[in-house]
Amino acid sequence: MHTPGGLYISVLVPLPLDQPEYTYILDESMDLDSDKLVGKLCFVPLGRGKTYTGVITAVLGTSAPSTKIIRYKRVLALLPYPALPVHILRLWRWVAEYYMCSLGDVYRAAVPAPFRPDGDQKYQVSDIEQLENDEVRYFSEAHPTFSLKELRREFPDEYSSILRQLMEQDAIELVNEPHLYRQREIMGWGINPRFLSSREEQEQVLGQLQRSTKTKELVEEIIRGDRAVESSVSLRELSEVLNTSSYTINKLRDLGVITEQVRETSILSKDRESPNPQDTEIDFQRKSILLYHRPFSHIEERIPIAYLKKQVEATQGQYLLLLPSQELLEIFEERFRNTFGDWYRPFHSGCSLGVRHQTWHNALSGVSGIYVGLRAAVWLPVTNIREVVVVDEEDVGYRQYEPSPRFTASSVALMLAKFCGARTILTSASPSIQSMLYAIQGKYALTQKPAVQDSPELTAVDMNKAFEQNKVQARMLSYEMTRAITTVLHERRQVLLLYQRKGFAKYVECTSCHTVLTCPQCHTTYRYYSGRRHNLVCPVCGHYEAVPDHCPQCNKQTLQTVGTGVERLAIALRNLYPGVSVGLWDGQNKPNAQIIICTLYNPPLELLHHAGMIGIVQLDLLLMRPDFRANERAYQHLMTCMTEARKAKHIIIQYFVQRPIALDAITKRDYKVLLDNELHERHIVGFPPFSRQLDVVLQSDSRQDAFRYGQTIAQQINQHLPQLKLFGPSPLPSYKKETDIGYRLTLLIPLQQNLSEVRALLYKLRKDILAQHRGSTLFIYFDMDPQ
DNA sequence: AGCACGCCGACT
DNA sequence: GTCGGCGTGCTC
Repeated sequence: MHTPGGLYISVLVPLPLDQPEYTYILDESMDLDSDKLVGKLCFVPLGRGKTYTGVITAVLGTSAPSTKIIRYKRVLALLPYPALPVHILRLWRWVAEYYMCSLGDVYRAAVPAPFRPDGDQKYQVSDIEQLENDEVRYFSEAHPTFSLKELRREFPDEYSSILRQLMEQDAIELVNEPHLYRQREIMGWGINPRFLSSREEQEQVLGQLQRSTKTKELVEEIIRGDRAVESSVSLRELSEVLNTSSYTINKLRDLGVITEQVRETSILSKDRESPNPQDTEIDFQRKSILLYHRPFSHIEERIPIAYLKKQVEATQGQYLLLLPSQELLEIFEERFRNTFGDWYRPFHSGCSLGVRHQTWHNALSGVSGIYVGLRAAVWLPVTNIREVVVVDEEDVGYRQYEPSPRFTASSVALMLAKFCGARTILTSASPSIQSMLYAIQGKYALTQKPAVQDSPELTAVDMNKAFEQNKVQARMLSYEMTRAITTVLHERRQVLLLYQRKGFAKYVECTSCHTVLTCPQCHTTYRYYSGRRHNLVCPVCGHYEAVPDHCPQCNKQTLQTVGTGVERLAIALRNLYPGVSVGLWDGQNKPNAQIIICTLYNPPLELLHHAGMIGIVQLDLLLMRPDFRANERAYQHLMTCMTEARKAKHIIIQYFVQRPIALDAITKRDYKVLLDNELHERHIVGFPPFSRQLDVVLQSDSRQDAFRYGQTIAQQINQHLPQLKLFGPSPLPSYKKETDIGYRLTLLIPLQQNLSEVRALLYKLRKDILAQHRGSTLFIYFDMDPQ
C-alpha cells in the first residue's frame, strides 16, 4: 500500500475547515493526462473511518511536496464525470475568499450531495494467518471486506484493541469497495408476492393492524385479491389503485405487505460520455453587464423568455436564468416548459431529484439549453455559458444566510459570468441603488423602458392631519382607507392591509409614573401580545413573562397597553365591520378572510393578485428600520404593490411622520427622485455603495461572552484599521431558543481599502479569541454584503 | 463534519 | 475500580 510511485495531487474535501485541501497520491494506473485531472471528482479516505468525495484542485508532481513526514494516502477512485471547469473552481475560490467562508463549504453548496457520496472506509484482512483470535478469524472470513463500523458492531468491547493489533501487524488493508458508491433507484412498487402466498405472515400483519380499521380492511382486500396491482407501478399509481395515502403505503411497506423494487447502480460504472464541449466563442462587448430597468412593469415583462429562446436557438450555447423566489418558479414553470421545450433545463426543488441530476450533468457536459433555478442554480457547473439573466436582481431572495456560504447569488452570478467570459442581464422594476450607480458610472450598460399599462390609483394620506381633523376609525385607519375598504367589501372582493407591527400593543406603560415595561435581560421595550398567559414578549431576545399587577416602579395598579399591533387592529376592524371576517397572515397558514392583514411588507404575489384594494397602514414602519437601505426597500415594496396588484383599483398609503422619499418617487413615477436622494445621503454618511458592509456575528449561549468578544473585536479594529466605520455590537433578534444569543458588529469599509487586510485581521482576531476561549459555546462568522 | 482520545463524575 | 459524559484536536 505504501509503495512509492504515482502523482501527488491536491484534493478539496467537503468539510468546513480553514484548510480543506489535502495531498493524496494518485496511482499511475488512474493517471489520465495530468492536465485533465484538475476538476475531477475522486474518492479519498480521510481520518480513521470515512471516505469523502473530493475535487482535484492541483497536480503537485511526482515527488512529495512537503518535507514534513506525512503518510500520504491514495486516491481510491476517480469518478466518471467530466472534470469541473477551471473557471468554476476559480469562482468557488472567489466566493470563499469574498464571503469569508471555507472553500469546503462552497464545494458542498456547489456540488449536490448525490454527486459526492460519502462512505465508510472498507478494509480487507491481508494476512489471515496473523489473526490470533478465533472470533476475529471467523469475522474476517465471513466479511471479506468490512468497515470499521461493522467491526465495531461485531466486537463492541474489544473493537479498539483488535484494530490496534491489526494495524500494528499491517494485517489489514484499505480497499476500494465500489458498492459504497451505489445509488438506490426506486424502480416501482407492488404487492409483496411472499406476503400473498404466506398465510402466516398475513395473520401476523392483520394482528398488528387490530386498531387501524381502514388499513386492516385494505389489507384484507389485498389478501382476497380484490386489489390487483401490477407489480412495479409508480407510487402515484399504487396510491390510486389502493385509494390511500403514501403514509399508509409506507406503513404497509414496513409491514412487508408492499415492496419497492430497488435498483442499485454504481455511479462508478455509469457510462456517461462527455460530449465535446461547444466552441466557447463569446461576443466580448465593451460592456458585459446590462441593467434592464423596467419601472412599473409586470413580472413577466422582466423575464426575457422569448429572447432566451431566440438566443439559445441561434447560438446553441448555455443560458442561465435565475429567479428570486419559489413562487415565481411555480407561476412560470409551465410557460418555461412550453416555450423552451427541449431547451428547458430546470434545476430547483420543484423538480425531481432525477431531473436535477440530469440538469447538473448536462451543465457539466456542456449541453446547451436554458438552465433555470433559484439562487442555488448559480452553482451549476456550466462549461459553455453565454449569458446569465438575473430576474429582479435586488430581491432579497438571492441572499443565503444559512448555512454557510452566506452569499448573494446575484453577485455570484456576475462573477460566474466574468470568469466564463459570459454576459449578464440584470432585470428589475426597482433596481438596487448599487446596480444603478454602476450603470450610471458606465460599468454596466443601461436600458430603461417604462411599462405602459395602468397602475392602480394611489392615495397617500398624512395621518397627522387625519388625526387632527379626527378623521380616523378603527384606531388608525383614515377615512380614505375605510371608504375604500367599504367599497371593496361591497364588491365582495378581498381587502389586503399591510401592517408589520406584531402583537396586540406596542408596549405597556404605567399611567401614573410613565414607566414602560422592559425586558430584564436586554432592556428592550416589551411588546404586548393578547391571548396568551405570558403577554409580555421581548422582540429582541424572546424573553417573556406575564404582566405584573402593579407597576414595578411606583407600585400602583395603573398599567396600560399603548399602541396598536395587528391583533388589536383586527379586533378594531371586526368592530367596525360586523360580520366581516378578518384574518392575519404572517407567512404561515393562509387565512380565508374578507380582510387580510399581512404582517410582511412583501406579501406573496398570490395575495397581491387577488386583492381588490391594498392599504399600507403605516409606511413609516418600513422606513424606520435600522437599515440604510430602508428607503430603497420601501420603494421596492411599493413598486411590487403597484405592479402586481392587478385587480386592485386603489392603493392607499398612510404615513405618520414625514412624507417618505420612496412615496414621492412612486407618486411621481420617477426612480431618479429616490436615486438622487439615496446617493446624496449615503455619500455623506459613507454607506454602501460608497463603502462595503461587512458584519461580524457572534453567537454564544452566554450573552456576556458574545458581547464581550464583540467589544474586543471592535476595539482591535479601531486600533488597527481606524479608517473603518464601526457599529455595535448590537443584539441580534433571536428566533430560536434563549440559549442562542447573538451580537452583530457592522463594519463599513471604504472602497479604496484593501479587503484582504481586513479579512486577515478578522481571521486573526477570531483565531485568537477561539484559542483562548473556554466555557460557553461560541461561534464567530462573517457576513459580507448583508442585505 | 466525524472520530478518537482524554479527563472528570456516577455507578457496580 | 469501570462506564460514559462531552471538551479538544486532527484529518494528507
